[in-house]
Amino acid sequence: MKAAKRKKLEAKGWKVGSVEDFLGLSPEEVAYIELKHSLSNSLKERRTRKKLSQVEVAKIVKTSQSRVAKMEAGDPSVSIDLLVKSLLALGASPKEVAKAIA
Amino acid sequence: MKAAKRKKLEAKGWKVGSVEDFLGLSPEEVAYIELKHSLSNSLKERRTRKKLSQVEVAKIVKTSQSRVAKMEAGDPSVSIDLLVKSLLALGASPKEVAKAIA
DNA sequence: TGCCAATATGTCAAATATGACATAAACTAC
DNA sequence: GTAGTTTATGTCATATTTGACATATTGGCA
Repeated sequence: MKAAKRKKLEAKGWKVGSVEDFLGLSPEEVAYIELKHSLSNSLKERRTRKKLSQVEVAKIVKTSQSRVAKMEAGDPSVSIDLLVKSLLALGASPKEVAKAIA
Repeated sequence: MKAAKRKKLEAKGWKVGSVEDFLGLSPEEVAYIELKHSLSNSLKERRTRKKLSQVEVAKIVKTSQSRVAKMEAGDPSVSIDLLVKSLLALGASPKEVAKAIA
């Protein structure tokens, strides 16, 4: 990887070394990423199923469209907390959140 | 509730009005609290099952004993993020995290 | 009782997440 | 094409979370 690209990715919050050497990720790092990815997908699925725009979801969740986009993209700047709160705000039950994770 | 007690609780991060009027909590607030409580319990159970002290868990999770205590107590200052990361660090799989939530 | 390990509580500076905003890019329909 | 809508990306001041520390409280046990 070229230094410039690495720098750009690191600026975005990714741990470049560990992503590049994917097989070298600790099991819990992998698990954390997977878990977050599952929640992101679940959120996007819920939104599209309801035929809502990101702007509409942002209103419901009391955040901004850009943050909704980042949530769905699994951006490293968004926490599991926010993903879970958003799912709940969209009407998901804890059981459904659990289902999304597993 | 006396003003002094209310103030103390609010200083700790609790929304006093909504806790006091428990039945008036929005469903998603209730769900969020339940979910967090489930994770707290799961964490404590894992720790005690392994016969670890909070200090030992703190080492594993790379945090402090006081934060572990707060996690187990479901303190409002701890995020779902930290609870999940801690569970994963203690060897839980995403599936097991999901089971804890549901 | 006193001693010791474990757990709980309070505080705070530093780290991280957040909403908001601007703006860019992608998509549709005309 | 281009006008309108949706989604993505970048940035930043503010808010929240964090680890660490001190200290208090609890729970045995000799």
